[in-house]
Amino acid sequence: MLRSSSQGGSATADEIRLAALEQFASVGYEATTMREIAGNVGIKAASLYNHFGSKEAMLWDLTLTALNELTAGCALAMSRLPENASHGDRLAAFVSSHVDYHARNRNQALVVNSQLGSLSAPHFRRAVKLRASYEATLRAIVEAGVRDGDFESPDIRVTTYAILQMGVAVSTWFRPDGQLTIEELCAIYVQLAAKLLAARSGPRKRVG
Amino acid sequence: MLRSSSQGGSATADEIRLAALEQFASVGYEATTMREIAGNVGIKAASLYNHFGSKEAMLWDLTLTALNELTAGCALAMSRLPENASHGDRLAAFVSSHVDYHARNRNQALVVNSQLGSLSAPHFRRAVKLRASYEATLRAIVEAGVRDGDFESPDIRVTTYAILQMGVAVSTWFRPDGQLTIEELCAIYVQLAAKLLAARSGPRKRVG
DNA sequence: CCGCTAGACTAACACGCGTTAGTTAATCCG
DNA sequence: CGGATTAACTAACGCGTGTTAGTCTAGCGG
Repeated sequence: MLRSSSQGGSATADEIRLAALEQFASVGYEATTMREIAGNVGIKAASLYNHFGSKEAMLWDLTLTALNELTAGCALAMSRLPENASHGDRLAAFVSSHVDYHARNRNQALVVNSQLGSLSAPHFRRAVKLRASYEATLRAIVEAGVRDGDFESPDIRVTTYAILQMGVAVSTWFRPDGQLTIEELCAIYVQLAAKLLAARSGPRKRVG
Repeated sequence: MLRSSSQGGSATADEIRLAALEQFASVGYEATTMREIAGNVGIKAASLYNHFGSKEAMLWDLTLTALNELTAGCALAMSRLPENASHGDRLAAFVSSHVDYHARNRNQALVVNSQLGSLSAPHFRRAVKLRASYEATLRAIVEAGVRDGDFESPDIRVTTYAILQMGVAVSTWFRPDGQLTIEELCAIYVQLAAKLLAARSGPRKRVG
């Protein structure tokens, strides 16, 4: 029986995804064994192969889903903006969706941000491309704001990375039972990003 | 240069450190084999044990050295400040030394920031403690500045993490043969950190 | 000049890894 | 009802891992 490369959508497959994700996020892909994943699902290692073609296929499945959800969330946030939204509004929408994702999906974020190197070369390339296009979204917002004088930055590329990275870090320390709600967290990062890009004279009035 | 461990100080030991560091940083501790490290040094795997007691001992040696150098660099920068340095000066000194280290020692930084989990439990705890005390240095600077009204922040802890993390990210993308010199890079991050903490009214005049 | 040590070597061990093969029990569809 | 399919199982394979044991040799101190 040929094993298809498109993976299953059964309940067991989802349990496997969950178990693999937790293990990959907490100890890393290389340190995770198929027997551990299977054990946390309540089955034997060989049974995993009824749902995924290989260990790497699990990582790829999780990576792709995570990257797709991240960019989808971002696209949704941008699409909800009014036509005449300011650069500051666009920045706030992006940062809020970025931080929201990294707070709600900590394990997915951890995998995407530190296990990509364990993917096969073709999968790795695809993942890097997806991430680059996501990053380009923010960079475009920053560039437009700087061009119109609403933002000011000593270096656009570096500032873009800084904003992305401070949001990514949320996945390493945020705990949902801590002192901050996700809404508060997003609001804080929106303020931080706005300050990072603040122009001396404040944002220009729109002449729409 | 700090020699951190009870392990050897011979030239071969240093070659091993270098090879292990590169491999740990680029593919991760778990994915690195003793035979690879040995091969990159030009010896056989068994010979590594003339210099290090185990694979984990190598990781610990590298981790401890990196953390010690990072905090030593920070301490040196702070000690060079004049007695009456402003909060902004202290922040700039910290950020500059932080970014400088992460640009100059990218592999060490990568290991410290994503391979700690492969340490034995006692070593892991010591590493986390060291890193926490380093982070506390920055938090103290931020707290003092906020208390005196020189800084303004929606959340001190989050802002501290943000500053640390945007500097840490330098180790993932900076290339010394790129467009930015390390001095320029440090200057950019000093500006970014200052903007992140800028008070609406600007820093107060000192009444020394 | 000789013995000792440092540090390289070869050989091998025990173990755990991802994965495959083959089997069996339950479930679905005609 | 009955054949096909799904998904679990046991058993095992081949390989690579970190590590140890034991050996050999170059170089240094007495």
